[in-house]
Amino acid sequence: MTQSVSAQDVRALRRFNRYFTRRIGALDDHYLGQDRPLGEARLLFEIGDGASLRELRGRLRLDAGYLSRMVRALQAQGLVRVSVPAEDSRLRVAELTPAGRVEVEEQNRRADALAEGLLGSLDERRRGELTAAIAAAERLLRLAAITVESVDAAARDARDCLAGYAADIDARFPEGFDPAALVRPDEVSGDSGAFLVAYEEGRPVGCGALRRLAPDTGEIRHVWVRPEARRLGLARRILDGLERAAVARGYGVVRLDTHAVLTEAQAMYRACGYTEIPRYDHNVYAAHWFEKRLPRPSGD
Amino acid sequence: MTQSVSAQDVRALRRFNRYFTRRIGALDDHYLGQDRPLGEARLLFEIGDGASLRELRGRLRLDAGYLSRMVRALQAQGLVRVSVPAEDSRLRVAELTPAGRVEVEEQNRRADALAEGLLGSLDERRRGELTAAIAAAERLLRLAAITVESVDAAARDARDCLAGYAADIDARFPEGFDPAALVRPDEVSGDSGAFLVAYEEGRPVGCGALRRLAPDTGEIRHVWVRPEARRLGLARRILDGLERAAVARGYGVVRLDTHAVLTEAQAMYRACGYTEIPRYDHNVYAAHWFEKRLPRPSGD
DNA sequence: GGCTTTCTTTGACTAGAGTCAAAGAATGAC
DNA sequence: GTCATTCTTTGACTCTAGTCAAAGAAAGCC
Repeated sequence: MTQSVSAQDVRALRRFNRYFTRRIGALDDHYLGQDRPLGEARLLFEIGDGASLRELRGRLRLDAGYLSRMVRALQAQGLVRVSVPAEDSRLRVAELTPAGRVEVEEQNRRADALAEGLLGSLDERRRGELTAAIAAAERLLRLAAITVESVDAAARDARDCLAGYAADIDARFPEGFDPAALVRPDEVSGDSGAFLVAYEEGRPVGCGALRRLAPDTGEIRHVWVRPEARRLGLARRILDGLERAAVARGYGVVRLDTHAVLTEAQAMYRACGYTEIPRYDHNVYAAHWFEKRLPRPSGD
Repeated sequence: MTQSVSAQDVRALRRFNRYFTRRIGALDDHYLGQDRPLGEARLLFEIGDGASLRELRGRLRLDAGYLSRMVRALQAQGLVRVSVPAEDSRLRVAELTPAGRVEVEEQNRRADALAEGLLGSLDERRRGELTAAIAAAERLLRLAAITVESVDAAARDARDCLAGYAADIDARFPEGFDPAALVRPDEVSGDSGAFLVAYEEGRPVGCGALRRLAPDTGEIRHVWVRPEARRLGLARRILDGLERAAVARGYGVVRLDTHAVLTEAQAMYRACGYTEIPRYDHNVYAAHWFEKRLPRPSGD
């Protein structure tokens, strides 16, 4: 998977990493905390409009016990309110109290002032350049940090993704979408199929499936990316992973279909080397059919 | 000084800051430390090819006592050697021992592997985009973090800068440079002059002077940037600051001269609105003379 | 309905990070 | 030569951050 990376690129990233973490980031932390431990300040910020301890634990990568205690401390300070959600009473949901909200506002104000001070010393042109560079870097770093893994289609993350996919296209297709049209887990596993899930920070943010259509032909289905991870180029990476899986399973060609309304998807398939072909299935949702010839498996 | 900054730019920078510090930076720290406290790991890395405790204290913003103890701990582990420099026996200079060097090498290897892993999941084109975006962001952030301050020309930082300037051009001018040709502190202070020093992370990295030439005319001299802070656009900022100082002191026009070999400087002056004029002084080092009309002081 | 898994809480720790003040040794300034 | 300043060291702390294990309460799975 890892392609050979030039030492120059590595050096550039490390330099930036060092510079940013030590200088800018450290500054930010220092101001953010002010009269409160940094851990608590971050936690307050991350709670935002309410979050379960489970989510917070994942997002901040904290020990469960440690988090539990910090939440209790914030509760004691009157900044946070904890409740038990109706749907699962093992969970605890933390929310900001009005006082907590004030505190977070103040944090935000300080961090804004810091960023403003930094940006203010640049002229407008350079500021625009910086914003553009930062947006590009963030997009690419997020994409780079996302891993695409092969998982069992019956596993929870896979099911969550398929459910998200179904809900998403149900809303976008004028005729709606019947979840019965989804692949069955047994079709997309083993020697003839695959199910890939993309993870960002441990959370599933996209998926894609490969199943057998004919001895030499695989079919790609359900390539989907959660809204919060779109416009990063992730769909291409998933597609790429599925093609590699197809090659590894001995397919010489992959096919796929798309709905008429999914015009961006069609453009992407074309850009990725797919050519439109006649209808090959009876999928009632499909309006366009594509095919791509795959390279033979290489030795390495 | 601070120009009005759009909320959008502020938001973009803060988002990036958060993303980078929490995700990428935190990862790096985690790997860097491994079986050693993070503080010590950073310190080892920062010592590099030798540094005085004074420098280290500044660069890492550590308490003097804390640093002293950490150095002693590294010394006890055989990773660092401390010596007293001949020129100032209050100072202590820390250097890596061979064992320390091995340790830092190992740190580097790990951090490289981390960066490589991240970059490796991008294709070559995107990797190039990321490297370019990162380089631009670093350059602009460094520039933004540099402050240009008016200081007494007799103060230590100012003298250090002038000495650096003199040494630099002495090496670049074919005929050398006589430090007697530098401005006198009293010329560049008070109501008719100014001396600016640019600071990056507390270290002076550039300077520029303004003195009186005639009742309505100021002269800009010794605009200089240390080698490590070049190509950021800092000279322009210093020049800009000097022009503002000139306006504030009531000058309607500023002049300056440059040596024949300083072609980049000439290009910059032209780009900043200076026009070439006939010789106006007897500076033996000068080959080109420039002038710029200044706006009248505005009310704000 | 029993068994496994998930989520949180509590107890009991450890070590790293950082602060503050006092004091001693050299320098620099006048 | 005196006096203020700079730089480092030492002592004496505090507190944050983080780990590990055990256990109880719910929920999910056949």
